[in-house]
Amino acid sequence: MESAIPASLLAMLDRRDAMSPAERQAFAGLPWRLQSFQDGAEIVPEGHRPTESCVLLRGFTANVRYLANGDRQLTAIHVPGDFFDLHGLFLKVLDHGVVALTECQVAMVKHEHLKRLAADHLRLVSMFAASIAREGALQRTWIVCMGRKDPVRRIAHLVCEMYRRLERAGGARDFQFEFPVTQAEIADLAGLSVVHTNRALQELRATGLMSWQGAEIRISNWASLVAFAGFDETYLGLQLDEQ
Amino acid sequence: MESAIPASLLAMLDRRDAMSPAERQAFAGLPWRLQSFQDGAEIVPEGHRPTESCVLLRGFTANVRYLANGDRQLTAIHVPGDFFDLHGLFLKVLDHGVVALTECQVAMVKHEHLKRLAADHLRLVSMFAASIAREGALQRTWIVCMGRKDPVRRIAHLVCEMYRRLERAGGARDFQFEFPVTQAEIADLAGLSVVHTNRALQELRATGLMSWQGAEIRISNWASLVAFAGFDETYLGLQLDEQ
DNA sequence: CGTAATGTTGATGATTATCAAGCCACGTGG
DNA sequence: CCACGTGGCTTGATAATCATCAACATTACG
Repeated sequence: MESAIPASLLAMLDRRDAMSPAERQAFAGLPWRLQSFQDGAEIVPEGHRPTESCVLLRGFTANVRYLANGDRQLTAIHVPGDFFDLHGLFLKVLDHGVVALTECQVAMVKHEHLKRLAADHLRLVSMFAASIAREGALQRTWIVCMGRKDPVRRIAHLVCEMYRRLERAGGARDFQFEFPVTQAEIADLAGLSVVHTNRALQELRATGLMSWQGAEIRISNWASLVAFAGFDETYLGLQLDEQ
Repeated sequence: MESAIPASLLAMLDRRDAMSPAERQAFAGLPWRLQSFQDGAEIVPEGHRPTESCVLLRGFTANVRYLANGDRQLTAIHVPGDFFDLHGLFLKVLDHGVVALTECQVAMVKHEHLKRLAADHLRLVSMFAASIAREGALQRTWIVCMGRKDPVRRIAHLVCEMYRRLERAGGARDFQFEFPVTQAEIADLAGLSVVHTNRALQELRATGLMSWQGAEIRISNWASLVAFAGFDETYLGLQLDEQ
C-alpha cells in the first residue's frame, strides 16, 4: 500500500524543527508506505540491515534487546511522530529490534529516497542528526533513572516523560492520557521484575499524585509528581542549533 | 595554545570511517586548540551551550548527570579518539556535563569551523551523524547492562567493552590495558554503591577470568569473560553506511 | 462460558545499600 | 627520616530492597 504521509503527522514532525515550505513539500512527496502491526509484532528485527526508515503514526513501539537467557530490555519507547529508525540511515546495521507495544501504524520510506531528499535539502541532514542526538538525550536520562532512582521514582519519571512527549504529539491533554502498556512491558523497560513493578505502581498510586487504571493515566498533581520523580524536562526541549 | 591536531589522532579518527585525502587534509587544517585537564576537572558543565566540540587525545572522560541529592550517574565513558561532544554541534544545549576521570588532554575546535568544513565536505555531516548514532548504540548497551545484568557481569561487560575500544584506539594490546579509574567512579557508572562495587570486583577477580590490580587490567580468558558478561560486540563495529 | 492474558497477593531468600571502621599507599611538611 | 593527613580500598554488620515462586483474582475476548 502506497500513500502520502498524513498532513497531521507532517505538522507534528515539523513542530520541533520548523521545515521550510520547500522542505515540507519534498518530504511529504516521498513515496511513503503505510503498514499496520499487531500488538507485540516485530517491526524491525534485531541485527537487521535496514533499507528504510520508519515514522510511528499511531500506537506505541519500543527498541528492544534480547539476552541469551530470554530476558529482554526495552531501551526506548516511541510515541506517534517519532522517527524511530533514523540512525539506520547512517549505520549499516541496527543494534536493536523494534517491537509494537500496542496495535500501531507506521509510515516507511526507503533510505534511497531519504538520501536523495537530503542531497537536495542539506539542512535536513542536520535535522536528522539532531533527531538522533535527541534520542541520545532520552537514553542518557533513562540510564540515570535506572542507575540512581528507585523503582517508584523511575516509573513516576516515565509517566512525566510520556505526558510531555504525548502532549507534543497531540496525544495528551489536561494531565491525562491513554497508555495501553502492560506491567510486564513496564518491567522490561524499567529493569524490574513484573511483581515488583506491580508493587511499585501501587505505591505510586498510593501517593495520590496520579492514578493509573487500565490504560488511563491521570496526573492529579503535576508539580509534586515532577518533584517526586526528579523530572527535569530540559532534555526534552533540545532544539536544532541553526547556524 | 593553538596547534595542529596530532597526526596519530587523525589516523585514529580515520580508522572507522575512512576519510578521503581532501577530507583528511581539511580536517587536520582546522584551528584546533589543545587543552589539558586535571583528574576530576569539569571539561564541559551540565546544561552548557557549547560553541566548540572536543576530541579526547589522552586519558579518560565521562558524561555525567547530577541529581538533586548530590548523587551522580555517569552515562558514558570516552577513550582517546572519541569525539565526545559532537551532538553539541546539532543541539543548542548539552543535557549532560563532561568530567575528566583522569588527567587528560583534549583538542577543541569551534563549531563555526566544523560547520564550514561540513558545508565543503558533505560526507562529513553523515560521518558526524554516524558518530552520534554509534554513541547511541553504546548507551543502549549500557541500559541493557543496568537493567538486566547483575553487578559482576555489568563490570565484566565494561571491561570487555573498554578493551575493544582501547584496542581500536591503540591503548590496549594482548588482553591487557591501563584503566586508572577509581572504584567510586565505576560505582557511578554502574549505578551501584562503592561498597558493593568493591565486592563485585572481588567476585569478578575470583572467577580467574581477569585481574585488576591498581590501574592494570589483564584478561586471562577472553572467550570465557565474553561469555560470562554476555558481551556481544556487534554494537561496537557499526560502520557508516556509504550509499 | 471457557480460556488466556493481565493484574494482584503472600511468603521466602537473595541481593544490595548503608553505616562504621580499619587498612594501605602516597605525598607533604616538620 | 618520620609524623600525619588524605584518598582509595576493604571488611563486617545490619536493614532495606528486590527477585522468585506459587497461588489467586480479574479482565478481555472468542
